[in-house]
Amino acid sequence: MVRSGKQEKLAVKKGPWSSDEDRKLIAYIKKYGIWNWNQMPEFAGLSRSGKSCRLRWVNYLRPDVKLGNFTEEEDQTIINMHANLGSRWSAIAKQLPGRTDNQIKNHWHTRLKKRLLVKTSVANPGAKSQGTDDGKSIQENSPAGNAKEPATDTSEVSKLEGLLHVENSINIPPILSPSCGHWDFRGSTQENTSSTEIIEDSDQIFWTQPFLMGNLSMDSQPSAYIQSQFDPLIWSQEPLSPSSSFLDSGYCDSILFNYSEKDDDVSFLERPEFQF
DNA sequence: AACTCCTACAACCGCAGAGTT
DNA sequence: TAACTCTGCGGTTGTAGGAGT
Repeated sequence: MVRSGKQEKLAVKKGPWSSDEDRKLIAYIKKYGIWNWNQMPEFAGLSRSGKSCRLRWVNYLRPDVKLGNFTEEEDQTIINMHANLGSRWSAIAKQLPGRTDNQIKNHWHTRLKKRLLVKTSVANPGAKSQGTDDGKSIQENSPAGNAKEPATDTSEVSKLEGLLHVENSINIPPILSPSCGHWDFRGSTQENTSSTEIIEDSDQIFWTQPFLMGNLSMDSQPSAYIQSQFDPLIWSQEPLSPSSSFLDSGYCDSILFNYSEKDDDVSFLERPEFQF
């Protein structure tokens, strides 16, 4: 594809996102949807790479992202699915509405793997707990252990994990659709939605992206279902070329205003007046 | 109080695959 | 079919903050 050679790279900012950057990204996406991650930062007034914007949105700002501690049930699901699928985090994330692959990956590496290893050593007292990347357990069992240079015998880890392959598992629904974390615009969060409901819903709505708006730029015809979720005015807007700054929009101003009120809390976006 | 160590998680990087021309 | 862009994925790194000494 021949794309506009608009890849001139301004100084791209890296590192943690500021609340101001978050506000800009949220406001822009709420207004125009997702149409092109690479060009979006420029229109949104962000000195970030498209990749960075996407990551920030997908892993943190997206309204259906569930922040906070993992439940025991979620932990079990991750453990079970990891035993079956390995480190296919995106596939695992599809079974955990509201959780992102990045969250799950981090959670696995920082907590679940350790928990598994502890359980294993309890169940198999003979098994040495070396060969983990768990600095703490290494130290506990080997005073000379160096947490900064954890053992990296992943095959040993895999063996141990295999031991735990779970027979009492909760049911793992089949992966029926790539509808990871679709955004329920009707206002209810996925926390209130069972896996079954999600799968059924996914079959109907077919989308694979949390933001349908982005598909507009691909000449896709919105389904009746999707259309019913949006204000026709929004649908009729041209998402590709925001001719004026989004900051001129009263709509976005109100988003920014409310966001300021709440500092980093974006939960206000769930309020009815901010639903499309 | 000051320092070091450790944990948890946000963010980055490189790569692969899909889509478009 | 080649060339190019965009997106998504998995591995890895950086760092803030808490715990321990």
